[in-house]
Amino acid sequence: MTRQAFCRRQVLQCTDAPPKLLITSDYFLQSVMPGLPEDQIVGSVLDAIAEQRLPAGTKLGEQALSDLFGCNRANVRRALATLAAQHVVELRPNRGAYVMTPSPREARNVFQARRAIERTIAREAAGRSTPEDIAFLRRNITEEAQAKATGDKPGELRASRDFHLRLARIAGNDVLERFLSELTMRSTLILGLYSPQGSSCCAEDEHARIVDALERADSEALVSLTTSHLEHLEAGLNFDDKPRAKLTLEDQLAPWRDPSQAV
Amino acid sequence: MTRQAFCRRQVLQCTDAPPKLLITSDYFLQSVMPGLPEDQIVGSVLDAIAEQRLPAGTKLGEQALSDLFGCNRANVRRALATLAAQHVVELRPNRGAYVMTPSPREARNVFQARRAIERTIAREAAGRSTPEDIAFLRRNITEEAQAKATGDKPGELRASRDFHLRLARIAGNDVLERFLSELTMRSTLILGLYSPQGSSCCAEDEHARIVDALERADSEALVSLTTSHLEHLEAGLNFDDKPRAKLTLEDQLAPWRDPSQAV
DNA sequence: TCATCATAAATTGTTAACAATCTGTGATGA
DNA sequence: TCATCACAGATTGTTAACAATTTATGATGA
Repeated sequence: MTRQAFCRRQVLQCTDAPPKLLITSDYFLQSVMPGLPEDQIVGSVLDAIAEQRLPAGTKLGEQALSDLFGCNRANVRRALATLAAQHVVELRPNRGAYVMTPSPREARNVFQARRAIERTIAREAAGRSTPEDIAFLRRNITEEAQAKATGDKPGELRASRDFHLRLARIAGNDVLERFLSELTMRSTLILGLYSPQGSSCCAEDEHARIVDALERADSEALVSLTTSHLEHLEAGLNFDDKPRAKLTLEDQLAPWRDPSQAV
Repeated sequence: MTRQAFCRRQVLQCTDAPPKLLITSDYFLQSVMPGLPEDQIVGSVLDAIAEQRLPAGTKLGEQALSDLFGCNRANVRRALATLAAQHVVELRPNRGAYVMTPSPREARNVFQARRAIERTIAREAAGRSTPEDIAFLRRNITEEAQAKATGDKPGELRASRDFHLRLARIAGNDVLERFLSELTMRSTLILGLYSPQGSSCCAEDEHARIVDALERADSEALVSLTTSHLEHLEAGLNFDDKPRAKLTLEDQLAPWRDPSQAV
């Protein structure tokens, strides 16, 4: 079978699956909550990426999104512009929007930025945590462990992300919190591309020790634990193999993953 | 004529013209360069903010922008969404887009984030600078001094911003560079609101000493000089008086600066 | 079989008209 | 004088149709 014909078959397989995009448009929230439609789209896409339901390279068609969320294309376009500004989505003129595919270099930069930001967050968070914060974080750790035990990868990723973002919240700096939010999103894409198949995203005992240090308000320990935690995360990446997507197949064959895109 | 010089000339030509918004729509670049219209808008607005031609609170009307740049409102809306994603513009539903007015709390967070990021940039930049980089930075310092001497505030701000962004470029991390780009923009808004009238944005000898340390590849000195430089900058802010705009008048009277907006 | 090319379908980009909302102005009445 | 209200103008939000471009498909010929 020719490569061309093979691609066609794959396209058919992909398109005939009822939910083309693994994004949940929650009609309950949509009708009840006051949020603007474009915020709904942005939030849903970010959630989907954060839980690796949307792998890198996925096309985000305007029609598909406007159908999913029951709004017009103008809103979709604004949402995509917002996502592109966060470097989570790539806008190719006349071709559409695609979930960003981070290069190895970009991956290193993202993790370096995370170290810079989370170090400061750790220093600031020490001594500012309330008992509620500690309780939240400990509960989060058990949640992550449970998700990992049951093979619930999205749940595991969500828990891990929530852990880091909660620390940012404790530190009390909106700016750093937003930067970290973007970086964790991009980290998820990176992990999806470059981390060995079954590897978990965070070693749980590291999170536990971070909470211990936080509870003791041990600023120095908190900083060094956070730093090494991120270094371990980055060390687990493997850039030698070609970037792959979740299921090892469907990606190599996808028509949009052309070589010219490589950065 | 260099592209930069051309842009500057355009600025002068445009500012004495009727257009209410001090944004230059460079028709030369617009017609020749391949950039999308929305990128033109985003770039021009960012430039205008970076040089304090657009003070905090200025309304960015859709009609005005689409007239200025000769494009349709759809492009303007996308551009505004991009600017809003960078927290440089505030989108108020049904009311329009306004240049962000940072609160004192936001100001502190921005500078804390800058310290976190620029420290890492300093550490990475040490030992990576080329002779061209050093030459650029020394030239930049004299440019800034000259702008300060001639009372060219926009030129001074641009030079100072270019200095910090060049360091980020030297450090070689796109992610940190983009974050810093956003933060310097917001810093300019903050300085416009909270810094005493005549104060200059950066002490020039501090920049000079930073370049010296960079040339010596003295990582430790570079980090500490950068940190203290930012601390001096932040220490020069005055949050006691009410936030004011550049010309002390035109702002107090402006209809859009209502008290309910204060955060 | 393979590459090239033309054509049809699908997708993105643009435009203009219309609806909804906000803002400013002036009249009214206490 | 002051507050309230209605109305006209201006601005933002939405929609649908159309144009431009890309992508998929099939035919043609070496």
